Amino acid sequence: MFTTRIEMKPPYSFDRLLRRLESHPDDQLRVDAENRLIRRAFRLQGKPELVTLQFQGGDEEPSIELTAVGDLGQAQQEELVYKVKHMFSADVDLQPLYDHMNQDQHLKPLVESFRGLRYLLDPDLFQSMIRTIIGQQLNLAFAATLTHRLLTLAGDSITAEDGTTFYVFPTAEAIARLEVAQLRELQYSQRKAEYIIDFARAVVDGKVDLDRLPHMSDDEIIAYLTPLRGIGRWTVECLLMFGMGRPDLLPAADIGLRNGMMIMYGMTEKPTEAEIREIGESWRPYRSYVSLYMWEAVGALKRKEAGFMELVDGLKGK
DNA sequence: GGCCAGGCTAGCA
DNA sequence: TGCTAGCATGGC
Repeated sequence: MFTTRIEMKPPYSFDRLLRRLESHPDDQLRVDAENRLIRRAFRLQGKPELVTLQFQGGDEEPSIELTAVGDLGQAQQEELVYKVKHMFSADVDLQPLYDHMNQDQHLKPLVESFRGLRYLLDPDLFQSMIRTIIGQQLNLAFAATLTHRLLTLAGDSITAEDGTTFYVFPTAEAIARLEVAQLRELQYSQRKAEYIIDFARAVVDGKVDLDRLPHMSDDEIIAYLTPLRGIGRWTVECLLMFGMGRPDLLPAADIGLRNGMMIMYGMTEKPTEAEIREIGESWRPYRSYVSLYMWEAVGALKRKEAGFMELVDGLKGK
């Protein structure tokens, strides 16, 4: 057993994270809201390990108590701490973002509604890319279904004492070994199946080296990956945001972002890509986080969240 | 039943 | 360079 505590920069809202998970289901997580717990399997030095994360201290003094059931070696412990910090954006300082947003009448309500909301990142880049490709053009619920099926087909699993089975995301090697027909059976489209398997094979062959990405700029990464079939600008932007936590991306082609801007800017129809880029200029250098809060506006509206509904009605009047 | 989902490619002008 | 049909299925 291995236990440690991870201090997080305040504010961090566990409740906001849970609400976001309602509309963005993550099959690899098991949430116990009452006890402020998340359980998840991590692949550490290649081996699946079961981990419990307990959120403590409230929004303004947040920390995570992390417990791994198995006996972890030194390298596994370090990898786990790194991954959890990265995944929960533990070191991100939201205050400069909020100072910026509070000066903008369209953005200020988002700070009031969603204070403490952070990105929940993918723990590794390969997983992030595959999940993003799956998410292209599909509603989030169906994308989650397809991801679940891929996990059970090719992922490794570990079973907890209470009988719950946890899946870790398939390795590139495991997906590279699949045939298109196997994914077609899971209701993947022909093209999506090809994109995913081709990408995994490129990683295994070394044609794509994901370890290089942390040393590259956003634009360099976009130029490096978009030549691959099935990987367009939006997909790399999502990788940069949800896989790497890069702070200033604006996925202007994103339908959710367009919907969010329509709400917060009181528009009667969806903004065009050009309009998004123009408005997005005023969000620099925090465009990734403002985008996250725009997406959450869409989520809160769908959930008919009390408080937010009235706020949106107020925006329409302006 | 029709339209839209946190897009992308191929094919055509 | 710019535009569009087609993709697979679910949810409203």
